[in-house]
Amino acid sequence: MDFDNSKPIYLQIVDFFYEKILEEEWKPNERIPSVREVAMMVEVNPNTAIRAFTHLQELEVIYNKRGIGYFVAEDGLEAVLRIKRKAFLEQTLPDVFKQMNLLNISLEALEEAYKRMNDEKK
Amino acid sequence: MDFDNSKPIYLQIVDFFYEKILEEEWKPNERIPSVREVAMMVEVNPNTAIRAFTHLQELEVIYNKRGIGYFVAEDGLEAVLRIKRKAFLEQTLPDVFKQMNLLNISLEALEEAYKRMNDEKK
Amino acid sequence: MDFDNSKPIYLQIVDFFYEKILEEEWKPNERIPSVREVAMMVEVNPNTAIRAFTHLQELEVIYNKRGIGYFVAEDGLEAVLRIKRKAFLEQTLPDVFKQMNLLNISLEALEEAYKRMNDEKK
Amino acid sequence: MDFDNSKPIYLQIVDFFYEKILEEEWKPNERIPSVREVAMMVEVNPNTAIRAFTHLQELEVIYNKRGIGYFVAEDGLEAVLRIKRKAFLEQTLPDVFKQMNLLNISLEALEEAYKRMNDEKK
DNA sequence: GTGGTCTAGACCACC
DNA sequence: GTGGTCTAGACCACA
Repeated sequence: MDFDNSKPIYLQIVDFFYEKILEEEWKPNERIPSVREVAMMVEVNPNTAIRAFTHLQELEVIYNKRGIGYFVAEDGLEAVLRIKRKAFLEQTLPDVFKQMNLLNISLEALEEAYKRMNDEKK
Repeated sequence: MDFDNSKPIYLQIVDFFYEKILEEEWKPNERIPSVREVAMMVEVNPNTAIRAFTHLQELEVIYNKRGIGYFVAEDGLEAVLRIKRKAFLEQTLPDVFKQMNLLNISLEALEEAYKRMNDEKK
Repeated sequence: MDFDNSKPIYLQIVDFFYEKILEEEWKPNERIPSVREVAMMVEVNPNTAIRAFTHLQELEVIYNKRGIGYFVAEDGLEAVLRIKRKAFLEQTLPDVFKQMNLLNISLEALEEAYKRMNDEKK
Repeated sequence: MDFDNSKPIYLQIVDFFYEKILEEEWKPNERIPSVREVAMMVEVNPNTAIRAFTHLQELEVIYNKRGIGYFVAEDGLEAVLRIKRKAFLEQTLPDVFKQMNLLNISLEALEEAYKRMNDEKK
């Protein structure tokens, strides 16, 4: 995993977890890799990995069974959707629109970019 | 001015400058407020204001006349447009589109939000 | 049995045993359920159940007959009363009183809560 | 400061902060000692102190001004009262009452202990 | 000066 | 085996 300098590593691990859950690769009540496994997987110190786990536990996205490991919460998928949607609608979008106005970028140009990106993916 | 905890204050001041220039409130070769004035205006430590000025000078958006003050660069408006457009197209947009896919938000929903926001503004 | 995350599971099993003995459901010199039975009953790893048994044996609340099982000690009820009373008077109560002072909760409020709880039970 | 082995040190620091706020030694919007000062004061590693600060910030009891320090939240006192009262009423009290019933300790005995403690204090 | 992040490594409780 | 806590020390961004 390659990290971006713009954000703490532990938050990038959190994002990585979010993706796994949103893509339903990790399902509710399923055990997720252990702290040590994640630390090795993404090549960071276990302490850094723990921060990501703890953070997600506070947000009730995952929970812990003592001595066994971490699990996706029963309503973990919903929790993630709620958190990300909120952030997207209240922070990302207003900022994007504000910039579009300032930079004189039209809605049409944006649509075009969207379609082009989707085409490239194929 | 109220600051957002997610971003360094000096960068938020930089954004404030960008807006002034993009809205052509501050025109090329015009003098802009002094470091002290800005510091008082937005209620920050002068050191923090200086960082914003220095940052913009490095990007050649503003320049300095010793003993007189800071001025918007001859091609300051173009510089800002270039910088912001690049950031928007290469970083903001791809991220937005990725999130739309993950969160199952359609292009139509986005257009709607855009129009709603523009209506509210009026 | 549902466990509280704030306390080790084996100690919660110990508390469960204390209740059985205090309520005289398990009487002195009577055989108590086996490690395996307890483990199944409360759905934990047998190792965890063993810890509870060992802990109680060290406190001389229960004793073991090899090949037969565990039994409540002759003076098991007294032992439990002694242990719990001591803990209650020396640790629980002082802490409760300290909190009452800090939180401005009067003795009367506490009495009321006590009576309300007893009423609810009926 | 002397720590108790029954609880993580960082949570004992949290409790220490709670007391300061409840006793109104630290008032809303007032700056509290820096991470390093606290670390020295209670003789722990700064990292351990940071945990306490971070924990309290998540609970919105304190907030942070970048580069300046931590401050008691505007409604920090209320937040603490809410948190502690809730814990006391929902966890401590039921447990205390349950033990009183099991140990055959009467309400009168408790009142007596309360008065005795208050007398000793004088 | 402030706090924030990260690493390395140790020790422990628990399952 | 699991996670949780703590220390020591480094480096960095920010005000």
